[in-house]
Amino acid sequence: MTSIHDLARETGVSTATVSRALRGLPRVSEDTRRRVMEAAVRLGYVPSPHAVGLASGGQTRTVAIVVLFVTRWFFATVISGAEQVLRERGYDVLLYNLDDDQEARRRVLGTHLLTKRVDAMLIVGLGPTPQEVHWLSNQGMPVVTVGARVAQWPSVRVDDELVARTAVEHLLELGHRRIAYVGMLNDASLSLATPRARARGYRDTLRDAGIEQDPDLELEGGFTLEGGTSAGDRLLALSPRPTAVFCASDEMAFGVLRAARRKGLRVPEDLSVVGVDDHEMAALFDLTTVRQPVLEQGRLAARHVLRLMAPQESDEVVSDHVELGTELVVRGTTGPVPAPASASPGAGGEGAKAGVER
Amino acid sequence: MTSIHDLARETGVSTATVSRALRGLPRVSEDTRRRVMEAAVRLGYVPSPHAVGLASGGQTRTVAIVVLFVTRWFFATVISGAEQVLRERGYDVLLYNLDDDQEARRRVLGTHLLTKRVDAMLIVGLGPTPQEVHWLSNQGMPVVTVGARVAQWPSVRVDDELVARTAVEHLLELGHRRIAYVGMLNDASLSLATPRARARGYRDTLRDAGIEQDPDLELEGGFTLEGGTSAGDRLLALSPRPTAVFCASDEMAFGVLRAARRKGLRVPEDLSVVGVDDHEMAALFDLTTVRQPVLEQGRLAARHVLRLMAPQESDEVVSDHVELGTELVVRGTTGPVPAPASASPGAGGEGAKAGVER
DNA sequence: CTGAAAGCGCTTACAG
DNA sequence: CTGAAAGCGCTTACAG
Repeated sequence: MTSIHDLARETGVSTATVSRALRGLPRVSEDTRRRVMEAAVRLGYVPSPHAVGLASGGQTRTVAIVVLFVTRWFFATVISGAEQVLRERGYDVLLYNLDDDQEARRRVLGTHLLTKRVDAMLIVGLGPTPQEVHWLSNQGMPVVTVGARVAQWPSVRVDDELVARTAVEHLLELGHRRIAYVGMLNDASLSLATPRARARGYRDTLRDAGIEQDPDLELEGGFTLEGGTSAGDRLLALSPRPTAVFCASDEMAFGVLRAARRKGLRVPEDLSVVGVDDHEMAALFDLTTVRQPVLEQGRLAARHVLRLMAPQESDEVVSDHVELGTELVVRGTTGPVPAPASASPGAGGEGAKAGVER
Repeated sequence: MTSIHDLARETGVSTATVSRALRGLPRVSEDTRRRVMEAAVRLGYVPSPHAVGLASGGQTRTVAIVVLFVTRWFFATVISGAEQVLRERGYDVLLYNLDDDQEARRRVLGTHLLTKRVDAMLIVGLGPTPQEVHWLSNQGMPVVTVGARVAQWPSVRVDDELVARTAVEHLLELGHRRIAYVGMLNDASLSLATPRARARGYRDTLRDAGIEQDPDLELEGGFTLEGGTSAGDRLLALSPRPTAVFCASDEMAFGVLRAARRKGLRVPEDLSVVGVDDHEMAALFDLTTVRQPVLEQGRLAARHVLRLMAPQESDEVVSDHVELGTELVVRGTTGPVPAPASASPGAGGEGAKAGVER
C-alpha cells in the first residue's frame, strides 16, 4: 500500500505538503501540487480512512441506515433513495437490518457501538423509545428518522392518521359501514409508530362517522403478505362479513385479495379493499390505495442528515419535521357497497349517515 | 469520548495492560482484568475503530456488499441473508447500490477506493469484467460473487442454464412449440451473467427439441415488472401468437400476466407462463416458476467471505464454486397447449417432435 | 509556499 | 503478569 511517505519521497517534499496538495488546500504551489497529484495517480495512492479519521477528529464519512426489514419494498426503497444522495456527497452507508431481532436493536440503538463508527444515523420505520432517544442524544449522535417522529430529531414522514382517514373516508363515501382493518396490533416489541397511527386514524374516522367500533373487525396482519392473507381468511369467515377492508399496507392488501379470491368473492362487488403505499405491484392488482412518496422520503431524510453533519450555522434550526403529501389512487378494488343481500343484519346498525343499509 | 488512557489512569495500570485486558488476551491477572472491565463499563468505553484499524494492520471488520438494485426482491433478500451471517460474526456491512450507474460501478469495482475501507467484498448479481477481476485481485481484495461465476473467486449461484432448461422443458412437455422468451438481451453495460445464461438455456433447449429459433419471440424485459408488461404487450400482438412464455424472472412474468389479462387472454388456456425465482408474490399470482434459494445464497456467500478472511490454513482451497439446487414449482399459469385453433400456421413448423400442431 | 514535530487512540514486540 | 516505547498513516498548528 503506498502511503503519503512514498509520495513525499517520490516528489521530494514533506509529508505535510503532500497532505495539503492532495486535499486541495491553499498555500501549495501549482507546480508542487501537480507533481504530487501525478505521483499519487501513478503509484495508485489511496488515503487510509483509518489514519484520516484518527488524525482529523474521528470523522468517518459514513452514516448508518437502520431498517427493520431490508426485504420489504418500503424499506428497500427508502434505502435506495438515501444511499444515492449520501453517495453523491461522498458518504458511505453502513446497513443495519434489525430483522425483528431485539438483541440487534439493543446493540445498534442501545449501545455506543456505533458512536465512533458513523457520523450520523438514519432510522427508518421504527419509533425509537425514549430511552433510545436519550441514549443516542447523550452521545451527540446526529439522527434523522423516517416514518416516525421524535421531538428531538428531524423526521421525514407522511401523516399516517390522515392516510388512514383518506382510505376509510373513501370507503364511507362508497356507502360502506362495516369496514374492517388489517394492520399491526401487537407491536410491543418493535414499537412502530406507523401501525399505531394508522389504526388510530381508522378508529377515529369511523367514530366521526358515528359508526360503532367492532373489535372483531380489527385484525393482525403483521405488515406482510402472509399476514394479510391469513387476516383475510379470518375476516371473510365472519358473519356478517365486512363489505370493505382497509389494509395498512399494500402488501397486506394483496394478501386479503388473495383470500377473497380463494373464497370465490368478487372484488369489488362483494368486497372492497384499500391499501397504503402504492407499492410497485399495486397497479398490477388494480388496487385502490393511498400513495406515499417513498423514494422521496429516503432522499429527503438523507439531505437532513447531511445538513445535521454540516458545520452548523449559528441560527440554524436543529430539529425539523417534514411531512410529505399523500394521495388517494382509486383503482378497481373499491366500489359501492353491495345492495342489501343475503347478509343477515349484524351488530351496530345505528348512526349510518346515509340511508344505505349496511 | 473516554479512551484507553482514561481507563489506564482509572485503574492505575498501563495502556498496554488495559488493551490486553480488554481484548481478553492471556497474561493478565484476573484481578487486573476485572478492574479494567469494570472501569470500561462504568465509563462507557468504546474502542475507536480508526485507532484499532491503524494500529493493527488495517483490519476494518467491515465487508462491502455490492448490488445492482437494492429495491429488487432478489437483491434485498440476498443482502438480508448475508448481513445476518456477517453481523453474527461481528462484521459490519457497507452497502453499495450500483443502481445501473456506470460511474458508480467504476468507482466501486474499478478504483481502490475500497481497498482500505473493507476487508472483503460480496458482489451480487453482476459478472465482473476481466479488468475488474484483475484490478481487485491485484489489490489482494478477497471477493465472493453471487449469481455469477468468475474463476478466480468463490461463487454461490444456481445453474442458470439448467433453470431455463427446466422451465422450457416443462412447457415442451405440455406440448408447446411456439415458446417465447422474456429476459434481458441488451446488457452490454452491466454485463450480467444471469440473463445471458438463461437466454442460452432457452435457446439450447429449443434447439435440442428440434425447434427452429424465432428471433421475434425473444423480447427485452429488463428484469422489471414494467419491462415484463411491455414485453408481454408486444408478444401478444404477434401473429401467430406464442402459446407459452418463459420469463427469466418472476417479476417479468407478473408483467406478462398483466398484459395477458388486459388483452383478455385466459391463462393458461390461451397462454402459459413460467417464471424464475419463486418470488414472495409468485404464489399470489399462482405462477408456475423455477424456485431458487435466495436467502440461502446470501448466507452461504457470507460464510465464504468469512472463510476467505480467516487465517488461511495452508492447504485450504482458495476458490470454490457452489451451485445450489433449483426446483420446478408447478402452479396454475401453465397448462397444455391450446387445441389447434384459429391461429394461422406461421413460420418454422418443421421438426416438432410430437405430432402436436404448433 | 514548505517543513519539523506533535498528536490522534490504539497495538505490539521487547524487556523485565 | 506488566510497562515503556515505537509505530500505524495521516493532519495540524507553529515556524520560517
